[in-house]
Amino acid sequence: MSVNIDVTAFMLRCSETEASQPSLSVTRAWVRLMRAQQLVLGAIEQDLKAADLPPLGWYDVLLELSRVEGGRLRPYEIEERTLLAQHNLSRLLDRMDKAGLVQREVFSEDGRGRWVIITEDGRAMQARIWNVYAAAIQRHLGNKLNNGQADQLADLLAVLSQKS
Amino acid sequence: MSVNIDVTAFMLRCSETEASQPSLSVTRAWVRLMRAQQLVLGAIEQDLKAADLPPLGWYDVLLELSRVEGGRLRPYEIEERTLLAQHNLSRLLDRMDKAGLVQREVFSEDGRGRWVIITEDGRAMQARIWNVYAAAIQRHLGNKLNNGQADQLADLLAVLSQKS
DNA sequence: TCCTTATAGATGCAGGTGCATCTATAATCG
DNA sequence: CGATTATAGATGCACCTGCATCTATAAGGA
Repeated sequence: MSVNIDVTAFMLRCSETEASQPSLSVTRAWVRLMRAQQLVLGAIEQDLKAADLPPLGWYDVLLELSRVEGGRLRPYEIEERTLLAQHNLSRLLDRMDKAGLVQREVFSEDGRGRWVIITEDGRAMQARIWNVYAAAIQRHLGNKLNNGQADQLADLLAVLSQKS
Repeated sequence: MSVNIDVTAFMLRCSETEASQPSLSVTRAWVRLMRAQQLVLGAIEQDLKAADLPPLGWYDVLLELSRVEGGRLRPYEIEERTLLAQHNLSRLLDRMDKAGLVQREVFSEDGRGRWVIITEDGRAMQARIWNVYAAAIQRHLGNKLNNGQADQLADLLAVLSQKS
């Protein structure tokens, strides 16, 4: 998944057909997006692991649950908010349930549905993770970008995330 | 791994301690980095899969091998160039070997070492993948960013990849 | 030389992920 | 109402990844 940085010019020379060629600038942006995300995510996950905390996916779920009224959501609602795949979330919830961070309850208005409810332990874990996570974000991004650069980066990335 | 976009302000209110807090701008940049990378990578991998091509990790290895003199590298050289983990690369090479895209040979100058050599099939595959990959990069990034924006984005991401 | 330490690469195991499919319930439409 | 279709969520399987460890070879130091 990594992709080398100085590789883009070479990549562009490889193609047989000339159709749909991305520019050198675009290709370089793509390669660097992959590389930066991999490096920063890896560094942040290392910080979490060093503090004996679960991986980031757990945090996403805990955060979504902790910020809604009642601390409960349907699985498909978590899915929409986090972009986790359905089957994937289902098993993540198994693990979080087993760890005592959430519990599942039947959803009486629709026999197919479930509630996922954050526990007190889950709320405590969300806070513990955030303390480490926040410091990691500051270390691996905040120390390298000023606020103006961060805003600029966020704006450019937002363009990429738009449906086309 | 996803992380919600509109979540950053809430995240910032969660912390108990005030130490090492990232700014809202930095936190938002981080969340959008994760989201954009996930969406674009997912879209590109879908395009490859739709064309019955192997995942991007294979391409990285084929590209590194195809661009060096003699089409051969030591595993640890591929490792450095691609950021693939050692154990991970070892098994990726198993699969690529089995698929006939590379072959391994003993490295006579150091009994511990191996050569990894790209085959003709491997070179052909590299070219086939690039045709699809290039079109996917153009579709998912090039159609959304002009060259100036792409350069700006690449520069900001390069800052993040620097060792601190 | 022998002993210790470092390096290249492979592998067993546990856990994570995608894909397809399954079950159960609900909604729709004749 | 009954038959079809859609939706919520779970699960079996294959593959992939991280981690620790293992083997083999090389290098360095007493």
